[in-house]
Amino acid sequence: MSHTPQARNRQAQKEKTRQALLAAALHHLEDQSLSSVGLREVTRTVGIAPAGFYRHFRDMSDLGVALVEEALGGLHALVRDILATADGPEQRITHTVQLLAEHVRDHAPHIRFVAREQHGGVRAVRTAIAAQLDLFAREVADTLRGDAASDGWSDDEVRMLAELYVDHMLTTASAFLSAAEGEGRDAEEAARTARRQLELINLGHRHYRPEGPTGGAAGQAGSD
Amino acid sequence: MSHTPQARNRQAQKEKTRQALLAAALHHLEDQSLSSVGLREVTRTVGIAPAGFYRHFRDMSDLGVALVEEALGGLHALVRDILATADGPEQRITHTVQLLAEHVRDHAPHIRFVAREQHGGVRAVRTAIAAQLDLFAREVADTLRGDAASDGWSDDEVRMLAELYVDHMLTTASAFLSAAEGEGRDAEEAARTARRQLELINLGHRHYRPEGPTGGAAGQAGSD
DNA sequence: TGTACATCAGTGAACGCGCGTTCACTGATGTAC
DNA sequence: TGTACATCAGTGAACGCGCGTTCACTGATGTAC
Repeated sequence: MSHTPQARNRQAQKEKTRQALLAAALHHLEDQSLSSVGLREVTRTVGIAPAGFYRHFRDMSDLGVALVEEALGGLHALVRDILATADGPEQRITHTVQLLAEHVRDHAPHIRFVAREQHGGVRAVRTAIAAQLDLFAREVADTLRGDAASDGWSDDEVRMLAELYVDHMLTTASAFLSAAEGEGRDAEEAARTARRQLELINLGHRHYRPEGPTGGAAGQAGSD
Repeated sequence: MSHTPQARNRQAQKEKTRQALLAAALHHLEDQSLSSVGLREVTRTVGIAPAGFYRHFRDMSDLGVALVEEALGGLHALVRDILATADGPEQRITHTVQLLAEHVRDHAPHIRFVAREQHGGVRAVRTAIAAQLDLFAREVADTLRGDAASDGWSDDEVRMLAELYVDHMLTTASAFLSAAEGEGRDAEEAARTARRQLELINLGHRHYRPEGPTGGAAGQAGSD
């Protein structure tokens, strides 16, 4: 292992090292939070000198932000998949929970990172996660707006429901993680709980009486 | 400031120092996570020598567990208060969100600590928080079981609804914290969103069709 | 009330250690001619 | 194709620093008689 492992194009080699740094950090993040994972710990795992780190990231917080992109950027596709499912509401819920369980199983370290750092000690990372979750909520809201059950709902109301779904998705992902770690209940129980909660929320969606687009104190009397 | 600040009973003085250590730790936890708050940092704030720490806690993780007790132990009273409210569902929701907002305002550092360490890097603390939240869910479930809308619900179903409420409480508390920090929306918007979500969940509660106490594949056809 | 002894919260010095950051460097890759 | 020069990812040594933990200690508080 001399200066450069193989003769190859510089940009590709640099990218490879960068990916290795991200992977090593993610590995250490499985049982520590970002603010206690050390730069030297990461470079040691990758097998480069500590100073080499600075060719790729300003500091660990910078790396953390990159990791958020990696963890949540690719999840937009999953969310769209879920939303695009047009079977009955029953199948849709089953499908959603199934996809989420698989995603958590296949990307546990990324999801754990997001769950941990969402309220973690590094502001830049918290902000990056909040921005991504806001995007998810927007996408969900855009879909919900087209739903028959949302007729007459104000933007705020659609938005609050979208957030309820996104928050529920996070809580469920977190339950799957605990299950995978042997803490808490097992994955099948977590899935059943999540499905029932989604069913209940869907019923809430169908029966909720919107206050009207002005969001004022007008509505609230109805014809149920 | 010689050996002992004032002549007083030994046990009381020790307890006072212990409280000071907890308070100092909580202070530093406002913008760091537990695993990066140092023992020396805490003793320096209190004004005792680092070695003195060990007269009170085995290590920072031990202190963290004590802090969980402090943060969530006293919240059981609040939860009971909320559940005991017997006005209409409308007032009950308003009251709940109001109490929660006040609690978060008055105990922001404790709540932030719990939100942060719920998925944080210190297992003992995560476990302690999970145990407390489980207790909350039990209490909520016990109350829900007596609710007319829960007739025919299995224990599992009551439990899943209780968890939905507890998780929602945490999410809402977290939104109030963000509001207090100037991140995210302001407290009034957060309260409005939380109220609407609770309203929607209550509607879901009223219209949810239980699968029956066996939790099997039997039920599911109904008389709506 | 007074004396002798036990307890133990807090001291302060010392330890070895790993940290993040800086710096001038090296040598393979890339480019211009 | 060959030569001269530029680029820049990664090196390795050095730095000052604050960390957690240990230890024998001190002296005020508490207790027994």
